Amino acid sequence: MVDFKSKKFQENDMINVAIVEDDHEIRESLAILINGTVGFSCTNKFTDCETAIPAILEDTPDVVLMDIGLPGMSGIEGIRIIKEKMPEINILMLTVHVDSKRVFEALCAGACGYLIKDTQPTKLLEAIREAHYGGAPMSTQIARMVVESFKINPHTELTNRETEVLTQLCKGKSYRMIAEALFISEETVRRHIKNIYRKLEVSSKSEAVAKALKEKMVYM
Amino acid sequence: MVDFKSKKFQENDMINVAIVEDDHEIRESLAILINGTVGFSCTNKFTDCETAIPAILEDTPDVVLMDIGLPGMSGIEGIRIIKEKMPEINILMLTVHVDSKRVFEALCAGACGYLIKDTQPTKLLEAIREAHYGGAPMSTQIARMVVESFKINPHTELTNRETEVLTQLCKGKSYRMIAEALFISEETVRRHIKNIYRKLEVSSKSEAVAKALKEKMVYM
DNA sequence: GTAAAATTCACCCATTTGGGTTATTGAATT
DNA sequence: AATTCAATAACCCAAATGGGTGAATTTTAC
Repeated sequence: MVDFKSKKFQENDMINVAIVEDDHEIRESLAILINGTVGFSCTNKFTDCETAIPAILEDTPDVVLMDIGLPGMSGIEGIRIIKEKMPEINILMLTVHVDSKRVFEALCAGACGYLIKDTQPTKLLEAIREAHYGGAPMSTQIARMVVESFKINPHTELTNRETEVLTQLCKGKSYRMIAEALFISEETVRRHIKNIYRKLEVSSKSEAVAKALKEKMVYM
Repeated sequence: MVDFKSKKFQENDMINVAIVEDDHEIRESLAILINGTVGFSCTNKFTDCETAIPAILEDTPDVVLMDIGLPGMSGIEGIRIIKEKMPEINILMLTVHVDSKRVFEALCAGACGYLIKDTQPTKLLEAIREAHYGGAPMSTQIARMVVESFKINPHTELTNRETEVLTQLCKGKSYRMIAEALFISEETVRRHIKNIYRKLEVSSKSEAVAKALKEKMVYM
């Protein structure tokens, strides 16, 4: 929602955009598009994070368009540094390939959205506006990847009771506490945990918890 | 005679939508909107999950619009059951209030998107189409919540070294393995872990791992 | 109705872990 | 120069955990 009373809106009805992109053609095209549209202004453009970061911290643009594959420091590392100093800035990743690992790294680092570079100009401008006003613009396929990442995949090999015990483990419970919670003896808990370890191929509670949470085998 | 069950018919001409919604007015409005739009067909509508689930498993619509606050079984439980039997079906949550807990529960259960009920008709139809073709339609604020949920919040109280040790713990490592990985003695690892426990207010490895991963204190 | 699988419980033993205490060194801060 | 903090290391002891083995009972599957 647009907050017409916001400081930024009152001061200047421009969305100030910085670009970090090493490809000359893409960088200039983006700048022309942004500067050529009413309500948008490209305050600065950079070819690498090393020069971009100090300038961005100085200029405080509203939105940063950041490439991932940059010479020197990666765009993801750049996000980390910028967001640590300026948590409120909105950084949009812009990339050619959809690499699942990188998408999630970027989001963990603090990117507020993720776009594919062939996004249409209108859509791109809309995404920048959305990022500025508190949204999280994503390409369709990225959105699905992100949503899919929440889905629980129960480890089919585990029995119901084993899944219950694993859920308790993931709450940090001890053998004794699990026994009390499930109304069974501590020895039975031990037995279940032994079977869980064999099936998950782990050999300690923390390893089991790490695997269960990372692979979304239980509800948190 | 037109074979309404033919694959070609379903894929090319119509998106078949089922509605599960207890509010009479909303349900009928949705049905009218969908049936009144070329390319969309509301195959069935229900007031609760109990009657909806067997029918949906039988009819196999392309997209299900599901309310959360239903009498009897909740929409979230409904998603779980439907997705367990038919993982490929696309279920869109439709709700009035944005309750962060419910949003993530729905996504974990397997919803492919999440819309606010006051979404404009055009946007709603667009969302249904997007859901059908592999997207993950979300209202702006939901998208931001989802993206925010990935962001790492380092526990500022922890020192750098403690964070490194915690990261190792979250990989399921033992004291000895951590000592080897960080080139320090096992005793020093013990010391760091004691301090981590005090700061995180936990008292075991699995509890620390659970807390660290749930609160996104380390990179996975 | 029988076989297989799931769930339950028990004992032994070595290792790991958790809590307490003490202490040195180097870096950062005042 | 004094002080605080981070990082390092060690020792003691009790409790928790992990691995091995065996077995009864209930549920589920064929």
